[in-house]
Amino acid sequence: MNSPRIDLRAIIKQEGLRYTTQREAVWRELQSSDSHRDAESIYFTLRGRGINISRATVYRTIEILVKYNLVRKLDLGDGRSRFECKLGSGHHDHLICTKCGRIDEFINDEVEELQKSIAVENNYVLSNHIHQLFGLCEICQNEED
Amino acid sequence: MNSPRIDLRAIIKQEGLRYTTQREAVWRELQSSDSHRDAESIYFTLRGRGINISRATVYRTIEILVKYNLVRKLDLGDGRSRFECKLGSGHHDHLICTKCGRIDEFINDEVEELQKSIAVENNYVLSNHIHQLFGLCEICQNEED
DNA sequence: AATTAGATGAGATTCATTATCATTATGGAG
DNA sequence: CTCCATAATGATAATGAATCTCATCTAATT
Repeated sequence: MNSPRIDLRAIIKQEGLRYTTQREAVWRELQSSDSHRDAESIYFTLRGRGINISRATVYRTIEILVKYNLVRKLDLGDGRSRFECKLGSGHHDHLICTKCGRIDEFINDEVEELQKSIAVENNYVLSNHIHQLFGLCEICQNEED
Repeated sequence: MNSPRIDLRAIIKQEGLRYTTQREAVWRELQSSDSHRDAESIYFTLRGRGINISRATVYRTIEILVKYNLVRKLDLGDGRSRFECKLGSGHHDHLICTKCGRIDEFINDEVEELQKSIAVENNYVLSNHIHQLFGLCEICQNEED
């Protein structure tokens, strides 16, 4: 439940990079909020908060966070990448409502095991996977149109 | 194994659409070849074959084929959509080699059942899913770099 | 063959993301 | 604390896939 404390500054510096207010801000923004954020939303939120940052830096920072495994990049198939902080939640996949865009998370160990079997059967060495279920969430099922 | 014959002309006309050489060409191209084609590749192949067609028409035709369930659209997460003819193969998901781009197909009924359970548990009514396993194929595992 | 509405082609447009490059600022050295 | 090399940033141009626009063309019915 409680996230392990991550000292971004330490990681950043250990890698010979510089700890900037922009990097700190993006990381903080991704840690707060309900996750599943796109770059534009992070950009506008930070700007609206008076932080001086550019779109380019948002993308560049996210790239670093993904590289150091602090953030997961999601492709929901709508052209915009989403990002979620990996702290506080183990591996999971997603249920996506095709109507309202709601995103729920699920974990299923059996599926994870089957994926491994499938990889073995096909002589693949897996590095990662995408597993997303699309449909209508409970709320949207009960609405008319 | 043997694909059911699909008379695109009949489907097209039944829908009040017009059967054009461009639509026929795109459909033929998707039926031949190893599938998993992107729009640009279809465009260039047809052009190289002397068929007069534009990118816009390639996209428009594929959209129709997807709509009438003749073609499946794949999102491999690299920004380019791929398309595969649905004839001759039932539902399947994909194994993708992150090194050489090879795409293999797999079917796993247990996973399909688990997906249904996950949907029920989360009160979703599923419409479709994306399930892709990324890793190194057998050939790429045995190469040095 | 005439007709008309659907289809096409060329190019403009959009949108997310990446690249460019001059300017700024981090953080170690002195 | 100041200097300084150079990493990082910001503004904007560029890219690439996909879509839109609209004048022109053509399928297919009359």
